[in-house]
Amino acid sequence: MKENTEVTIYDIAKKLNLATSTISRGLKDHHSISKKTIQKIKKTAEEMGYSPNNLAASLRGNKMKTIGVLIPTVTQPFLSSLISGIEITAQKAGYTVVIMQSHDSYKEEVNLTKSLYNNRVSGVICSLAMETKDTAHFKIFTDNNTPLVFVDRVPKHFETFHVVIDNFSAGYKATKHLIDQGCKRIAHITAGYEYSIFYERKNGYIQALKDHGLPVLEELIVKVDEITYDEAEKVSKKLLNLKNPPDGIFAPGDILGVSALQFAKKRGIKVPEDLAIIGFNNDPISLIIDPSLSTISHPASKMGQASAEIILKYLKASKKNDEIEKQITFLNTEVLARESSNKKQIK
Amino acid sequence: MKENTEVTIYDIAKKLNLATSTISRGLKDHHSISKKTIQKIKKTAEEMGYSPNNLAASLRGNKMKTIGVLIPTVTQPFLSSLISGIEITAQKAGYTVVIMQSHDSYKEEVNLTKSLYNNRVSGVICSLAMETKDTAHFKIFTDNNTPLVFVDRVPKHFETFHVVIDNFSAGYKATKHLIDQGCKRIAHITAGYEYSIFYERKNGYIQALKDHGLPVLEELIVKVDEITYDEAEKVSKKLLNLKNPPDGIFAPGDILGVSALQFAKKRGIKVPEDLAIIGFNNDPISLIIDPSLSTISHPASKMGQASAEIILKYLKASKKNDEIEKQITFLNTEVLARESSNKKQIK
DNA sequence: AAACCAAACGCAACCGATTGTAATATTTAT
DNA sequence: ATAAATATTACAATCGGTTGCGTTTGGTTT
Repeated sequence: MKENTEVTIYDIAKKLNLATSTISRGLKDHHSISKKTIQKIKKTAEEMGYSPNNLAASLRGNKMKTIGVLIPTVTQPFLSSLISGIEITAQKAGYTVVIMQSHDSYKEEVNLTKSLYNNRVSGVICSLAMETKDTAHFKIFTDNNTPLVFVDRVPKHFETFHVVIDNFSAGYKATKHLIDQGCKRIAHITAGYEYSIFYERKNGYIQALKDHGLPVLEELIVKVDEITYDEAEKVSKKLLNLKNPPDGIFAPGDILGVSALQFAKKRGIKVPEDLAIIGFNNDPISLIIDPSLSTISHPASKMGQASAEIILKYLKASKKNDEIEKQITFLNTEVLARESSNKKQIK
Repeated sequence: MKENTEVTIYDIAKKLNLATSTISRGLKDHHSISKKTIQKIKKTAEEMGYSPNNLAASLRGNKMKTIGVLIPTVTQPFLSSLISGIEITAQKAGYTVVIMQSHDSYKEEVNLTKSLYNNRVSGVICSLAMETKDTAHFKIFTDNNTPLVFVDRVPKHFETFHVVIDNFSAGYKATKHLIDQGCKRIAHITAGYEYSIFYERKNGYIQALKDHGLPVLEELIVKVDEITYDEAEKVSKKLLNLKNPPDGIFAPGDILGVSALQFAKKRGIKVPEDLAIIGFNNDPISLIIDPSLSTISHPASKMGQASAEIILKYLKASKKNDEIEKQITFLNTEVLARESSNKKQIK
């Protein structure tokens, strides 16, 4: 089709008999260019159909105005909300967001960190893949002064920024909520490996039981290999087939909670009368299911915004050679009490 | 922290006493470099901790290996699945995906097209904002030989690639399904403006009624301003308050369908016995709600993959100066009959 | 009117890799 | 052994802006 249609600052410079440096500065209101000249430059730029080439501009600073986001998948409600929050914040600051999905694979994650680095993104926001235990592949960012924020699924030992909720206390709150409703035998579904967010939620659950004089029973703690409806149904069956079945379930994810709830309904077990259930995340499905699923709020969009803001702040400070201390940002969660755990009122 | 840690091909060249051009070619197995040299180059590159700078590499071709995705929001299940499909396909081909959200605003969409262009993305995939009627802002891509794919929400008149479902026939199928179940007074919820996907679905609905000897009644066609539960509840109320209420509803989106279903339940109207409902999209909520919502499948991930493949194919052909004809790709939909419309079996 | 100063603009190196073409080295053919 | 052919590698321009520093211009001060 058309060739060489591209208008560059050289073209503008030629037309106005000015140096390219003047054009470049004029275009961005540099103080050393007179207002008259600036106006003239902008006008002709407009007329000639000039559009800036971010690629070329970034080459000098060796960084694109881009934030890389590396997450397991975009299709989970929590993660798509996270992205949304990141994107909104980034967009306001003139940054672009690139998305990469690890599909919970360690190997893919390793490759994608390389891609992100090769693309010279300005900063990286990551929620770890399920499989990931070793996080050495992220050193490339911290070694090169690229701000790195871990969000939600964070590594245990990595000196960088973290944006999280307090999973221990959230697990504690969820469990306590069930206890408050009168549950005595509260089961828990867990997932992942040691030090994961699920691990902490489980610890919160255990602590809550202990604090309220309830025994911690191995048979009431079951583990899923994947967060899927099928897996959750399997373990729900296991739990409800117990000769002494639980009267409450704390599921650390709404998919797990919904699945348990559906299975209980199928079995004719009354929720919440015979079995109270609380999930986690406040996914859309938690409000759709009948009875509605009590859950723990998980401020996805806010976490995304907070993460992006940290990146932006870091980059700003970095320009002035300021240092910003690596820190953990905690966001709040709360119990969203709904029908699936509402024992008292019904009595 | 560390400064100038960056290893470039210059550093490798110096170390090996070779020219940068040799390094550049060696790194990508160019045939004119001997195997020995290639090995040597790769080895030292590895040792020196070299990592390619895509930014610099892209400057010459004036294009990043990046696909821009411009959509209303990432949080709708359909759209996050779309992204997922795009990302998977892009990743395999070594392309990166940048996401931008228009939030259904025409103005934002216009700005974001500029951003995408300024970033010199290789191709663009877009699902239009609700507000968008004029699509002149996309000409910048076609004018500059950047492949542009419109997906799902596409403009009526724009010579480029389209990836869609046949909304007319999907609307027809949905309506016919309700007719087949014995519905005589089928209502329809519509949205958006003329020529939108909703417009076509409505036309399919109308045609189905006509073909089966049913009257098209104005009072049974209601319109929402936004696709939200609240809006949908309002119009559902309107419909069910009719002195002669409908016995079926075709909602062109699962949020609308679920909302109608919930409202009917609240009113004590039996679904599907007294009111059959079918939605659209096959969102996760359609399976969670009780009774489960019949719906129309909408192959989001496949549409994403198809869109990305078109971009990749175009770019490949473009290198060889081949032309690819602009075309519309239709993907299939089908009726997913579930409980909310299962009148016959229950009788 | 000489000296001085700030404002406005130009020069040219630079960012890191790519690539057409020229130059040199190595093999093969005669 | 010498010319011809082929395999390797080097040179240098290029992509489009950015930026430190030097130069020019015009006005002020004494």
